[in-house]
Amino acid sequence: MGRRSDHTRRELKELIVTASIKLISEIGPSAFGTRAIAKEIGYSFGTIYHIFGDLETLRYHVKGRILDNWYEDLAAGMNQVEAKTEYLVDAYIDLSEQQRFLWAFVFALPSDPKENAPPWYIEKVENLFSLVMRSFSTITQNKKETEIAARAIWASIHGICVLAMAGKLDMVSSESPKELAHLQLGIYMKGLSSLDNDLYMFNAVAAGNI
Amino acid sequence: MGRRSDHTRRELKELIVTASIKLISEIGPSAFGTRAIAKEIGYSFGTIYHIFGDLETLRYHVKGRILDNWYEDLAAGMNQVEAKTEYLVDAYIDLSEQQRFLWAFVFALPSDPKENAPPWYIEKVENLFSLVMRSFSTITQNKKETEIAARAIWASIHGICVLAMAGKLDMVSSESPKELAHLQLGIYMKGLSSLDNDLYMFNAVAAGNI
DNA sequence: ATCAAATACTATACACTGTTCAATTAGTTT
DNA sequence: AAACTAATTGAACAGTGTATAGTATTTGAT
Repeated sequence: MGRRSDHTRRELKELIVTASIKLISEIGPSAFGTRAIAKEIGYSFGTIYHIFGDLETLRYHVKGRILDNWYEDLAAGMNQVEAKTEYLVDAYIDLSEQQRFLWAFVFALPSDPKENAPPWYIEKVENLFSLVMRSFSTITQNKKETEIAARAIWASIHGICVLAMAGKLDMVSSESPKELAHLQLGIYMKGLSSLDNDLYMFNAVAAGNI
Repeated sequence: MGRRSDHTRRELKELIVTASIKLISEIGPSAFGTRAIAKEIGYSFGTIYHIFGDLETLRYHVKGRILDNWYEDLAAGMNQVEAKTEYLVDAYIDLSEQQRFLWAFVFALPSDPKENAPPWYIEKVENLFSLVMRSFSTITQNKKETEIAARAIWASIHGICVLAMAGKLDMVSSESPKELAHLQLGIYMKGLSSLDNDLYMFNAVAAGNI
């Protein structure tokens, strides 16, 4: 079959990304493959290569779209609430549980840890991360402190999600990931507020003299 | 060729696991495949199936062996030092950097997040985790507190490693993963020590009333 | 010692994957 | 209308994990 032109390039891009997300969220990350996606949109797999070049490129576009969706949801929800950091922590953990497959897809370590993500994708990650920073800006004093605190707390929440997903966080009693995250956040906040506000103390801690 | 019997079953198991670790650490997680391993040990890939059944089973055995090695190293190093928690944090991050490929292999999310690990493997993870708990037992007061604090701090350090490996933790300035982890630990400790030692406060925090 | 049975090991084959590319066909331009 | 450009396909290829039939060797029983 030759050119069909029932879809523009842009529409086709959209079709492919949307179909990918559908397949992943319904079946799992393993459903992300050229044949399956092509079948879903009614084209041959050759079309995917014509538009995205290879599967790895498409993978980043799909991950980028998922991050965009999350950003919108989180940003919108954050504005309707007082305790922003607590909301973000809750919402992030909810994402990892309710959109289990998509979450696993986005945060799967690359099979070859050498390769690095394209800049425009890293930017999307930073955007999502900036939400955490914004929620912190009311708490901590200077910008550097905010930045570091936000990264630290994000890493710790993310770590809870990763371990929970890998089934390596089974609590002895009733502690769910969310409870653990709240506890973590609480302790961290307490520690943060008891720190002096100047950088002197901060640098001392960062240097390992704790 | 029929039976060779130049190796016992046990020796063959050892050969296969050792060869797998060698391939992964030298080439990368993607080198973990039936053909490559078989070639490395001078047998056909059928032999791997004869002994381990399928690749997924072998994968868990390899991951288990890696965890065993780490446990030995960390446990030995921990006994020769005063600040045990700080040592563990440092050593854990060192592992994720110096044994990059093995670390990525062990903590790669399963492509199908439904499947769960065999009990004997989960036990090995718990063993490693128990080191963190032991290092905490001198700091916190009661057992429940120790358990929860240990899981929280482990998750946060693990999160830093994951994000660092995925290249999603690029600091603005000079903060390396290790510096960030130290900072995180310091703040957390401060928060922990300023908490009352009874469970009342703890439960209040865990319930979200922070 | 001989034959039978059980085991170890290999090799072929199959279904699947991502990728390449020549061929075909439809739309666009001249 | 003819020439050209671009989109779409699907056969072909190299790779994967896995099943299994077949062969060679050791083991066990008589």
